Amino acid sequence: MLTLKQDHSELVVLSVLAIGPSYGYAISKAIATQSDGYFKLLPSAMYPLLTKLEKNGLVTTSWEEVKAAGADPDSTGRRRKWYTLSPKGHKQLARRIELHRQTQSIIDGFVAQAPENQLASG
Amino acid sequence: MLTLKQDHSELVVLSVLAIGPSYGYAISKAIATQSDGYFKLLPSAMYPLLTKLEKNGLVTTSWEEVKAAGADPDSTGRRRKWYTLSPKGHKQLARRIELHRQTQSIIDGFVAQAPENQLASG
DNA sequence: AAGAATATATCGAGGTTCGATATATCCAAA
DNA sequence: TTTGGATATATCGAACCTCGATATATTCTT
Repeated sequence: MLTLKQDHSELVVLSVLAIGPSYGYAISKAIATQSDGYFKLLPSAMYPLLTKLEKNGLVTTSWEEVKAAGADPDSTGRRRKWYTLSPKGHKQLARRIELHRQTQSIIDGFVAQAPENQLASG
Repeated sequence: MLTLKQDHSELVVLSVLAIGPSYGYAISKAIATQSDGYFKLLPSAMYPLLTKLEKNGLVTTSWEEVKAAGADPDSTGRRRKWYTLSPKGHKQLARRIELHRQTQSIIDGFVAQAPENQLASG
């Protein structure tokens, strides 16, 4: 179970939101599920990140009151904060994907020359 | 000019040291040169990192006194701290390369499904 | 003689992540 | 019906990381 660091967190969260709007808990579950439990994004890292995305205008948010079928009509119900990728967010994601590719390619160059690299010829 | 974050810094520095012993300034130059100026590892990030590698037993160190040809025989000369990858460091590098590959593969999975992904079919 | 390059290192400020904790609702099983 | 697990958002202090600036000193080039 690997913890995602900021750069990767942002890339992955933006990628998840690119499919469609979602909310914190669902994003966190999506990351755990789609990575077969390999990645986790803890609430203590996720919420500050989502807040930052909102502050930077990469996502817009709205609250949903999820009331159960037989719930007390006066109860507040469960609150869900939806995050929607903004046009700025879409552009940012495209930029980050490109950056990610370049970064990968160069890091792979360093790794490739290491004798520890199982895929290296020497 | 991208700044390397801790995980990547460690992977890249270990990869550089896997070729052979080196010292701080040379490592920093190697990273800048081999990445065509794309990556930088600032002294303020590099020296704490190298110290940590030493503390964790991944590298061993030794000082070299580099005296110039016509230098004052009593001068201390320029000091160079050499870093050599230890057996533990070699194992750690192999583990990190494997981890890096897995991480890449999963992140690519998330990125691949984003409509922003230029390489995606949709 | 001046300045660029070589070389190592620390400092405080600011940012990030962790584990723990807090709060509250909903659902399923005993 | 009550207990517990899952759903759901959020903050706190401690620990850690990185930045830009700064410090110090040597060596090479012009």
